[in-house]
Amino acid sequence: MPKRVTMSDVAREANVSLMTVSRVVNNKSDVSPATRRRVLKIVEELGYRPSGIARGLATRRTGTLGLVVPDVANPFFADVARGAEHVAYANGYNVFLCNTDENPQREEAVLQSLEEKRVDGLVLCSSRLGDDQLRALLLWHPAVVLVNRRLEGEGIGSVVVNDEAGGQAATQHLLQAGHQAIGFLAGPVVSHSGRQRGIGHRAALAAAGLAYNPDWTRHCSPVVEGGQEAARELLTAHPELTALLCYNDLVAVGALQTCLDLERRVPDDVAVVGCDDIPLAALVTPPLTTCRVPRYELGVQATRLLLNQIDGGSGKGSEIVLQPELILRASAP
Amino acid sequence: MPKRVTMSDVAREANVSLMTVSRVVNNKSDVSPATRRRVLKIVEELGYRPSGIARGLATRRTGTLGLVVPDVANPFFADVARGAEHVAYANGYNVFLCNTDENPQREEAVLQSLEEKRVDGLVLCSSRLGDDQLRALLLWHPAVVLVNRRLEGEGIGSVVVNDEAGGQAATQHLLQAGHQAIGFLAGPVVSHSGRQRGIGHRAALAAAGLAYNPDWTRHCSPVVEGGQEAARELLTAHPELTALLCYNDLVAVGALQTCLDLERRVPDDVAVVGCDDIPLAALVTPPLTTCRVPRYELGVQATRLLLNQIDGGSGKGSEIVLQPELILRASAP
DNA sequence: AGCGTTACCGTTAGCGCTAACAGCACCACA
DNA sequence: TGTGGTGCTGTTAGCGCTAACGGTAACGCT
Repeated sequence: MPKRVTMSDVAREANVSLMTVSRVVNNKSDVSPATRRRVLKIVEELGYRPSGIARGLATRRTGTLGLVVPDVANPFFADVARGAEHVAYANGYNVFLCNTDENPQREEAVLQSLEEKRVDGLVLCSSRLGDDQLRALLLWHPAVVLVNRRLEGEGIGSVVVNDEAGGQAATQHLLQAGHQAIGFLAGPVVSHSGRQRGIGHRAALAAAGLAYNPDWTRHCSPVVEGGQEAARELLTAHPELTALLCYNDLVAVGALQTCLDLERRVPDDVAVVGCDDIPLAALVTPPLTTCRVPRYELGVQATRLLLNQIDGGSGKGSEIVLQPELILRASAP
Repeated sequence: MPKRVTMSDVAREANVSLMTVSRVVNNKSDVSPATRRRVLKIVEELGYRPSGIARGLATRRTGTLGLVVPDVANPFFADVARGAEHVAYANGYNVFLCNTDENPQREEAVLQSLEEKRVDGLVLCSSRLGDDQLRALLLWHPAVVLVNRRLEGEGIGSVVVNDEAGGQAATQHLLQAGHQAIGFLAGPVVSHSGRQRGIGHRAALAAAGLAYNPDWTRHCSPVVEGGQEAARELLTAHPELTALLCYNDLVAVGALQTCLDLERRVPDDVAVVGCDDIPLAALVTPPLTTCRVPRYELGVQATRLLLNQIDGGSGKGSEIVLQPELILRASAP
């Protein structure tokens, strides 16, 4: 491989100073059109590419954002990522997309390594870390936006979905359909949105004058297998259940599979409601009734807020709340 | 936000030289245990984090890999990404995951920006670029591994799936089940794997003594909607078709939807075969017969090969071929 | 005593780029 | 004739870190 072309190579070849090349490359003023053309020609000829590393060291800005998600293979986060990337890219930023595999240790490591990379800002989705630990890890990040999570602190914004309303609406729908015994597959214990949905769920029960039965709640991993297991446990331990409210659509699909195994028809024997409305939700049989959350929009808004923070600093502690929407399909008509 | 702690802050506080701090931070030898402890203590107290930027400038290595995929929201690439990230992370590398949205311009931009970021290596999945253009863009990258694509060149490895065998096996299976009129939803025109599958498809037909009918092939976008449209066109234009071979599972799911709309039962009226065996494939109704490709493994192998290239340079032009496996389910028993 | 060896630590010179300032020519205006 | 712009270009001094080499002290060996 040939040796890298540097700025001074270009400068020498074009008979100008380093600074002039820098100005041309960065599209700044104070360069005569003729010189600019000449320099650009040499840049082209030599195949010069500026070093983001050196530039970053000099400017203290890297043009890079970090995006941390628990799992890219989860369609929910994949869409958030697409939204975030779209906005970042449109504003000249690159994105470090990092998986934490739902693992707090890994999340900590990722946050540190992102700091070493000196990202200009950070979008952190569904953090599984405790408040204090999180605050400590975020301390040195110049700008942070949390998704599906709140945290008091300097320069920390957040974009959340009103999951409480979602859980409530879904439960209400089931109640109106006559269900009295509703199981809740609650997702990871540490999930903020899971807790919120639980609150909404119980609020709806209370509003209907029904007591909340903790035995009907099972936590589970937020994937298909998690839903499958938890649904099996719940439905065999409590055959009286006629409906399942699920943490997300993946869990709901798992529940669907279990119902098939246990030969309990959906929705006739057991109604199932998911959450998120990932593409999969409409494709399974029966299609899932679910609480749609604007995933792509979540990524877009979070990144906008972040960029805003980075080069303005106005929206310091702002919080954006997006509303979910109940989508009725065959799994719980 | 407090001012950043630098190495010389630590050095001053610990009464040692910059170099000693550097040695401690990088776990190098030639430092007495006592000094090391003292420095580490100060590092902890001050909350010092080394600057990857400055380090990168000095060492010419960034500890960063680029991973370019057409679409993260496609479960296929999401799994490749997980595999790649796993290996990278285990070896102390971070990953820039970049989407191209199936858009060649965007791919070009991404490749350039990755070069400016001075990534140590690059895994490029399913590139939609022409050979010459691609070669030009990769010229300055120190190490590159292509996934689902081949290209002659210095220091360019590749990991591919034997898609020809996959297409052939799938077609054979349909032929054995008695199908004579098989439609082919071929995916994007520029897709390398799509072409290979087509070759396998035609080889199987030829082996069975059947002529290949080009009218029975439709290109389409590699997503559910693409499959839906193309299947509708194909099945209405050619009602004689009794089977559909699909570019990937998303397209196959689209085909399933269309069959539902057109009231053609699967598999009785039309058999459908997908490709990839993404999680979704087993969850739709009927579950998809499909050609499983080891997606996670693809990411793992590609990244291993890349790391190998980076710090060794042995496996320059190596090529790894992974075999697909036909999975029989209800959509084409 | 004179030599080499080992263990530890420091100094220097960059890596490739930009911020900030310092020119210098040339024109306009009073 | 001076005085103050304006338009363009160059110089200097870092950004925070490490590679490469240069020391120094202490010890052992002949």
